[in-house]
Amino acid sequence: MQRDTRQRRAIRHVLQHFGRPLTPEEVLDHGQRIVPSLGLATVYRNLKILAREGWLSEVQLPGGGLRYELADRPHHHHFLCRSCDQAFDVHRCPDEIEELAPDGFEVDSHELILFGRCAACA
Amino acid sequence: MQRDTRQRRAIRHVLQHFGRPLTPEEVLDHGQRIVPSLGLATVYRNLKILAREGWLSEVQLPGGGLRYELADRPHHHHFLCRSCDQAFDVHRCPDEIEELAPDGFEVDSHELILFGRCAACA
DNA sequence: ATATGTGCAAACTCTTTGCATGGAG
DNA sequence: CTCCATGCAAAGAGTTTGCACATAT
Repeated sequence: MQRDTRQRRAIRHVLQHFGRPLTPEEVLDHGQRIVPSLGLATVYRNLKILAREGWLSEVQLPGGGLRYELADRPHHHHFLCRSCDQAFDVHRCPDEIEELAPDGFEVDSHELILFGRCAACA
Repeated sequence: MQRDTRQRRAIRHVLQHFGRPLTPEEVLDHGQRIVPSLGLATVYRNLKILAREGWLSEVQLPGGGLRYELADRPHHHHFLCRSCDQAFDVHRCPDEIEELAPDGFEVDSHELILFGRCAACA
């Protein structure tokens, strides 16, 4: 059974507050403003738990580890800023995308990532 | 100045032989069939050098480190098999893709990844 | 002969795990 | 009062670097 701790509340709050995929490091930084003693291992454990429960989804963008975002969002893709390394949502998607695979390949999902400079860095 | 060593020749051979993005580990495994003493650090160093020279390009697929493929290929994307973790080329690309970013975002490139089971694993 | 390349091992970074303590129920 | 959760520190995985020796030119 899931307990409602200050740490877990802070982690959930951070992910709800930012509407974009966050790295564990980002969650830690912002979570520590709410619960200063928050530890990195706790962040990793809770992100995994919340993802397993279906409350978060794992986003695998290039260049390292997983990022996490709220799972209740409609289908979308991501923009990754080369300057600040923040990820943003892109809410449009070309629909014929999964038809592109070679014959004999079964596609079950897809990811589309745009690279460049975000509005703040441009 | 670049020297032509057995190790570097083996690494180049492996990348030319397989027509798909390879992980350093894959390059090591196949390279050791040519030069058994080949070490992992040498593979990493040479992949970086060959990429810096423009002979290879770095492919950042989800789920860990960089993969490498020959740089002289035309624009394409990738299929990542969930079963064997091998990456394959997808030679078609929806063209309006970079128009999808929100206003104020400058897109300089994009990556499109299809996930599923490859022809051999399906 | 000279300087780049190699192989090993140690260092680093990111993530996970073990264990004693803390706190929700 | 019980157990799950936390924080720390140690352990793992993947990648990079320092150094002495090997080797291409």
